[in-house]
Amino acid sequence: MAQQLTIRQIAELAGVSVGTVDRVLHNRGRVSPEALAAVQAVLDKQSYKYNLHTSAVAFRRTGKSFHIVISIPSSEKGEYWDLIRDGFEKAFQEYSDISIQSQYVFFDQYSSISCREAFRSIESIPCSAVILGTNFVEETVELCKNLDSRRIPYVFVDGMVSGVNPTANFMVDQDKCGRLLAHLMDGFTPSGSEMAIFLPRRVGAKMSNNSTIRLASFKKYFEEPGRGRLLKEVQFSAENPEGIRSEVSSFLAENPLVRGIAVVTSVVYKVSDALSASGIRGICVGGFDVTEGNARCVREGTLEFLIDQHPQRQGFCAVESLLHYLLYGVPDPSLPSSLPIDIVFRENLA
Amino acid sequence: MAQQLTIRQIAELAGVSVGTVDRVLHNRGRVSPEALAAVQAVLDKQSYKYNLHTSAVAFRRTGKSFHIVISIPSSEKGEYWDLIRDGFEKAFQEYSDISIQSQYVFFDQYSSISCREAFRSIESIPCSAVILGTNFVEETVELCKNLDSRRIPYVFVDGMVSGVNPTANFMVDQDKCGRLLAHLMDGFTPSGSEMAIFLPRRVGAKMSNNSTIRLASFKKYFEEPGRGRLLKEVQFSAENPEGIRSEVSSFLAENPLVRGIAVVTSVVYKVSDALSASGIRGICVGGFDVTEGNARCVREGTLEFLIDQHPQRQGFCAVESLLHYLLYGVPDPSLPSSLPIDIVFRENLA
DNA sequence: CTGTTAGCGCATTCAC
DNA sequence: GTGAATGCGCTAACAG
Repeated sequence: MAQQLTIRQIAELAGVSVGTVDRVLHNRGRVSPEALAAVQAVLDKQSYKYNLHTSAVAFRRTGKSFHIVISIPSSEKGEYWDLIRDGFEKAFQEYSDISIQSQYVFFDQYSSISCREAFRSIESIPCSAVILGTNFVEETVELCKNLDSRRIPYVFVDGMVSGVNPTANFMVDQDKCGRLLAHLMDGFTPSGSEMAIFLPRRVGAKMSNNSTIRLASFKKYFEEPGRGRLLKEVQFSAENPEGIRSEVSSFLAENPLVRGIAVVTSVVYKVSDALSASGIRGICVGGFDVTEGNARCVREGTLEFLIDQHPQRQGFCAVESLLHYLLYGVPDPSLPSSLPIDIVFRENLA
Repeated sequence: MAQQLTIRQIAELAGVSVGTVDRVLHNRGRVSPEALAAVQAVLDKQSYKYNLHTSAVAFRRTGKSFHIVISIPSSEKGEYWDLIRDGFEKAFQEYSDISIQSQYVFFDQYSSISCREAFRSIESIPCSAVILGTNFVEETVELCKNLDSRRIPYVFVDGMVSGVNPTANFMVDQDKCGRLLAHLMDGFTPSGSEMAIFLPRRVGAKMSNNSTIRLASFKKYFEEPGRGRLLKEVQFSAENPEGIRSEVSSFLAENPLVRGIAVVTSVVYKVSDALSASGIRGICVGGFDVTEGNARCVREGTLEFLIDQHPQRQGFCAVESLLHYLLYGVPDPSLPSSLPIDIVFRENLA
């Protein structure tokens, strides 16, 4: 294992001072072509890895501080977006040597109007960087254009939006998520039975970006030759428990061959609760995200499995990547943008 | 979020110097009762968290270096123990400010004699700390007694052995692993069918500690009321492919109702390969660890799923915990000894 | 342009 | 027993 290069070692090898190396590494300019070539020659031989921890220590004395604006959906404690928030805070803790002022601008994840309002307000906030939840595509594009013009870097969590240039984005592959849901549901339900996919009905808003992708790849799985499984798409109102209960039980009464219900969002526990409240058993339910409600249902055995998207890690990596960018001008190449997908059953619930 | 306390801040709050705070934090003694009380009072109000990264930087100038002896089974590239090794090396890289000399002493994971030999040789190696793979209980106990008498700290990876006192151990819950295997196999095979559990036959050696636990909890799952599934336990010789092939195909010919084969070890790909070589389809195979061979079978679709034990993370945490102990005298309390269990299907294979 | 230097959190040494 | 001083990788200001 090659020992890590230090900035002083580079300086000695290149025959220059640490100050010069620092200027080269940070592209601060004011370096002669010869010095630059000498340093580059050393860096070509052995790559230098930035050390965010020691940089942070040194950075403290400058007194400079970063203002990071974070705009994500508001959510209850223990829910998906709150877990992403946990990740942010954990990173702020770990890099507390860097003075960071964080400002949250929440919006309603079911209302594009609320998101637009939030994003609009960000356009007039002077800040060092922005972290965005990519729930609404058009609104995100609009804000990013503004940020680009102000030369403010931004990273995405939970998704990606094309046509804009975040310095990084952290998410799980939604296509694979949908397919995995299908695979697991397919395995856990009897081969002759029918399958239902439940979609939360939204008033005056289209489905979220991620849900759309998941739904599409879920359906695609069952359209493949040899699957031979009847799929029923059902809308349900996620608002009040009684509404769900009657919708679920009447659906199952009308479709007695259905043995599995897949939900492409994290409100899946509401379906599980509706089933157990109605005394219905033997239906395999699967969905997304280890939220408090979902975890409870898995523990109770009314929810078979969850697909998890590492929300804390998404949040942590977003901050880490942003700090790397703010300090060095490039996002950390060693951070993976596509995070692994977790599967959670009763036995491996944390 | 409370800002991290620095050692200087503690000193100011307690009205002493940083040197005194350092002596208190590290239990180096030579501190007056009054000074100790003052520092303790500050620490009671707000807890101090050691910063391994900055400590490492400061530590570099002392010139001191640690000698860590690592004794684990030898393994091919990409196999389970090699992935644990990856974790070690990644940690050495991350904490490369600390001068560490690592020395590997490999043994054959199927031979207690080889393990005994390796562990015996460690008894005469002067070193700062030891990391052990706990494949063989008695041999581990014997070595640990020697290390205790020499006051050399040690941590375990992949398991725990009772009766000795490692400063830390990193593993996944084997009981839950076995149960999870049962749960997944149960779900993925038709309800009327029979289930087989395949055990690698070992000449002159009993099953490994972990396999024994997994097997027991696997069987326990199916003994629970209401399962109603016939379980067949089969020994197979993991040595040569042809042997397995004939064993597998003759077993399935004799037991046509079997639709699932569970393997409690990472040699599961050999069973998958035997099945596909024999042209047998429609049997659900599940097993352990994302090794190269296993990953290939999952990709090919001949192996349904794998249960993963985060080998890299086990290795990384082991080193991190050990360094924390060597520097501060206590293992890092924030490191989890029981790691989460991962489930890997085709769709979420890295 | 460049080298020098101060200082960040931290560990350690060494006069007092 | 204690605090001041030194130096680790690193940043940034500053003097030449």
